[in-house]
Amino acid sequence: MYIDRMSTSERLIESTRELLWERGYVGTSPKAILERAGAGQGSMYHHFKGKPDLALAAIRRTADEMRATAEGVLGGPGTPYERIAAYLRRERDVLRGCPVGRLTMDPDVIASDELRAPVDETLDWLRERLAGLFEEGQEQGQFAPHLDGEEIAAAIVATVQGGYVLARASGSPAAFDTGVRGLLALLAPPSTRGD
Amino acid sequence: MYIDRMSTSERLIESTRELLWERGYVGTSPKAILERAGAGQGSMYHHFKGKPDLALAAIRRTADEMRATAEGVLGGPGTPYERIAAYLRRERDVLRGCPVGRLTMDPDVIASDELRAPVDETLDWLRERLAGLFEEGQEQGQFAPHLDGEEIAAAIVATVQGGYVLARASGSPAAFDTGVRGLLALLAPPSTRGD
DNA sequence: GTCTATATAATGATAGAC
DNA sequence: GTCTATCATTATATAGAC
Repeated sequence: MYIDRMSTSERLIESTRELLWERGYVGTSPKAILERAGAGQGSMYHHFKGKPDLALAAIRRTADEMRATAEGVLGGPGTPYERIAAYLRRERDVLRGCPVGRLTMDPDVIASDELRAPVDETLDWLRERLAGLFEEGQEQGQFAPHLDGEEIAAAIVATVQGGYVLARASGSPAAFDTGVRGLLALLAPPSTRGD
Repeated sequence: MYIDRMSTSERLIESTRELLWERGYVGTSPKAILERAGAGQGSMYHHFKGKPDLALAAIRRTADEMRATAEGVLGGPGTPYERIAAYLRRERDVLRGCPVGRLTMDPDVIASDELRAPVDETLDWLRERLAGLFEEGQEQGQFAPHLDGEEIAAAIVATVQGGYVLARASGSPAAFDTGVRGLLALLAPPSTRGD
């Protein structure tokens, strides 16, 4: 939004964010970034040391945004189950994939500890946040006490990340929703049946 | 194995399979394929129309192999729950990711119906296979009757695919296993507790 | 069937003018 | 700060000798 009113440096970061989401790190060239940002070579190498440096700024911002979005739902109103369900059902651009998770399939991102760090930290934060919320629900008797919060949290995040894979493979968001419904059915307290 | 004893065409396909797994389609250049296969430009363009044609042969073979591996476990001995658990727990090169699923994050693969087809068909087959197996377990009273086989199957496949994402983000296979344990705990018939 | 040349465009970066 | 050269390398493919 209003990308034309941003500073050159901002336009470079925003253009990089879009391209990383669409094409990943390996598939994104400086040239494509510059074209989208409406900037020349000089600007990019003035503000950033190179492609990895610019990508790091873009990834950090995307990761921060994803965390804020998740917290918006997970920290919202409702019981723990309701908030987990709201997180799983929240509207997503499913066919575009997860702008953070998709980076884990990028060989150059995984090869760089610096580029991987924000991805790791974000998914790790998400798992811990969900684990805490699940344990809260357990204390309230909403979930079976024999379940492990960290395990359930990992299963939840994995279902979301894998849901993107299924959706993109089939070319339709349906598979994502189907998997989410399956997980929610397994998680649902008996009292919420037919929810 | 014995890649040096294969025909040139075979070596090209096998080298492409390895590189697609390691670096994806966008990150794999004909040059890298040729170097790994020990072949010249001419050989590749003699046997294949170009990069997409060679990649299609490689993807098809990888997809077939993955299906055979999955069927080996899902069609094996044991109750439906045991076979699903065996599938989820089977040994994997977790940090390398899924050679089929990772292709869904490749923009050029998703943009091509031809390249996407084997990926889609394989994951679709897997979901149907798991759904049938789950329903078999339901008939035997192993799983709750209110659960939907297709939904559970999608959640299972998504957990595996997303498990790779978590593992690669953290640089350790642990997160994959944690998610799988979480899902199995949710699926487990009461009689298998402590399994 | 395989090889080496050759071709055109893109990649990722640097130099230096303005 | 931004721009336009310029550069060495790689990507993807064709041509044609052997």
